Amino acid sequence: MVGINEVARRAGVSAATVSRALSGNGAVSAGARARVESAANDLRYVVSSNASSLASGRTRNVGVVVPHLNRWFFSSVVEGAERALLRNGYDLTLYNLSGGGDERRSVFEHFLRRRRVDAVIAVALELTEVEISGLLALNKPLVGVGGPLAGVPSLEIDEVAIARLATEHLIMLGHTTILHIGGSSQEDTNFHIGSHRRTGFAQAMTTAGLPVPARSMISSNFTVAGGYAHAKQALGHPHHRPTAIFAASDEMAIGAHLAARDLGLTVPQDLSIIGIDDHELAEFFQLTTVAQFPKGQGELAAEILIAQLEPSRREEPALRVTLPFELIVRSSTARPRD
Amino acid sequence: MVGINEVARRAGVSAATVSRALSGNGAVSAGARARVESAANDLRYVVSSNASSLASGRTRNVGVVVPHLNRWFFSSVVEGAERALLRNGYDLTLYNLSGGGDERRSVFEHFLRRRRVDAVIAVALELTEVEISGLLALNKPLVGVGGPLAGVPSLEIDEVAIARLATEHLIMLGHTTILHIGGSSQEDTNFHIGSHRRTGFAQAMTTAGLPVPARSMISSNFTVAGGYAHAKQALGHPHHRPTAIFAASDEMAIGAHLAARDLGLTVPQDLSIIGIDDHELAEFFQLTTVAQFPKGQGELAAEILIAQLEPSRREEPALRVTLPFELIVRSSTARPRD
DNA sequence: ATGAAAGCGCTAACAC
DNA sequence: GTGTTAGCGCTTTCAT
Repeated sequence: MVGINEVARRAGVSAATVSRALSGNGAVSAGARARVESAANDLRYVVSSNASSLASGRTRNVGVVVPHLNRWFFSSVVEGAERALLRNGYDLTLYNLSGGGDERRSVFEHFLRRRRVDAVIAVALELTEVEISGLLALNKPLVGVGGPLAGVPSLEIDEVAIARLATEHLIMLGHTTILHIGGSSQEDTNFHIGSHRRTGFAQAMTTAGLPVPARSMISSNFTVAGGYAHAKQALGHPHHRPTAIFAASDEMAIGAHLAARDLGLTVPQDLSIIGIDDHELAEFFQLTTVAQFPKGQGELAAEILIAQLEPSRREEPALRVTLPFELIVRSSTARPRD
Repeated sequence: MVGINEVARRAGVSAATVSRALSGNGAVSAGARARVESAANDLRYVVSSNASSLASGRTRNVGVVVPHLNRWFFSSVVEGAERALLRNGYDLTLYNLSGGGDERRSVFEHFLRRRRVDAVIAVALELTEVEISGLLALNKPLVGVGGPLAGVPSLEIDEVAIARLATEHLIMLGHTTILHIGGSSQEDTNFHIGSHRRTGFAQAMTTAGLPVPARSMISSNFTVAGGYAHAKQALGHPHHRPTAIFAASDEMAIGAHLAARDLGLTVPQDLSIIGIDDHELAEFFQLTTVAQFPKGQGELAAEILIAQLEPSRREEPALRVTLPFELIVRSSTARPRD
């Protein structure tokens, strides 16, 4: 297990110079630097992160906390964060809360407090005051993805605007009877995404002078099965059949798509469908959707933290960053029949 | 930032005793233990992982290397590993190689060598001799998931048997013209899963005395779109239309299902379909499949490593562990029409 | 059962 | 620009 002293000996310099040469902190002559680098290379020396962390107070490791891992959105955010971190020499330590129980408590009270990470990215998690202040007290920068965290830099998407945009697309095409399949209010813990999108839908409808009866907004659970069940229910009803469905996620939109087919309806001739996400399956189903870019969100979160952590940068991050979204028109939407 | 000395002072003992009481290593009187515990609790003291790692040589952190993250199989393995690790007080540091380029090299030569992890789980990665020996030289236990790694404990599934089982299910129902949509040989880097499954298919057919013409085995890419395209191609051909399709993954099976529908064929009346995985969407599509249990695979891998790392256990792991799989019969398979 | 003391492998003043 | 020195916060002998 080759250490810094062996490198120093081989390069004919002191350990301090090796440290300076390899870390880039402090001035080193070109000659010394070259000798250190080749010595380190020969010996396949890699700095011990523990020793370095202990001495410097920096771990070069970022904790990422997610509520789920095997959902497209979350794994994409993690993937983006991982890419950006790796590129900058940082490790990513993952905390997945999907197990429930006191996992969450132990993560925030134990795991994140043992100084293994320099900073924390919280994805779609509404942190409590205690959780936030606990982290900040340890001097750990924190950034939230997917909603505002009190007093913490957060990447947010304008959920209301996203839903308005989707709805306006349908209205522009001429639809007047539109069904919104959204998230449930019970599951609405995480930043009220469900209700925000419902609000956006209602806003767009009202602005266009269209009625928004209660039956035009139903609650589901963001899954294909949920979208299928609710769409079938609504499309099978003998009255008020919608000519378009706006689902709050692509997975629900796909479910609705399948339900329509099973009823013998053709998309988009008999029914237009729009979703949100630009899920990996959206293209296959030729789904019109409003893309959000989770991989980019993860990357951005990581970069904001890195900018804060690097001594050369030390940038104070903006408290709210607004994330981009974009309407992607494919073949699941069209003018209504008549 | 409360340290061990403050806890020691408050409990009226030495730092050494605090360390012993909290770690469980070494004898401590019941009284001292109680006082230490309450002091630590009051002060919300959590051991600094870096200092502890540096002094003890153990990090309580495991590296997990995956080739992708946003695919159902891999995120499930990671989720399982994470759960088992967290439960045992370990952190999980994630390395996702999906970026390509020299990511892989830097992970193996730099990131995994900086003593941040005690052990490594490699998921569906065929490691090179150099990568393996590099890790083992650092005294880092290694376990492979998803295929054999030379000289390393590995969790393997009998891919040939899995494919045979799926095929036999179709044969048992009376199918004789079966199409196998498998993985491509080009993408076959990772343990030849594609070819193993093709072999199992051919074995079962031959054993049953059925012909295996070249056209009955086609190569795709494990995606819904791939399954759709190939199934449509085969089902649309005027001759040799299969009465059943065995897809090497549920995602391809779902693609095949959609292709059949689009052609006006009814599943399972006109076409039986079986997949492999028990993907989260399998139930929705009522897909008959052979389940493998990726979450369990991740948990098992983590537990094998932990058994090796805990000084109280120090178990020498078996070199090959065979993973379970199970036929799950739903409604996408039935006897052929006549 | 407990404390004192010596490191673990590095970094960061501080001197020169 | 470089070396010397003093820690970083723990764990682990070694005494007692």
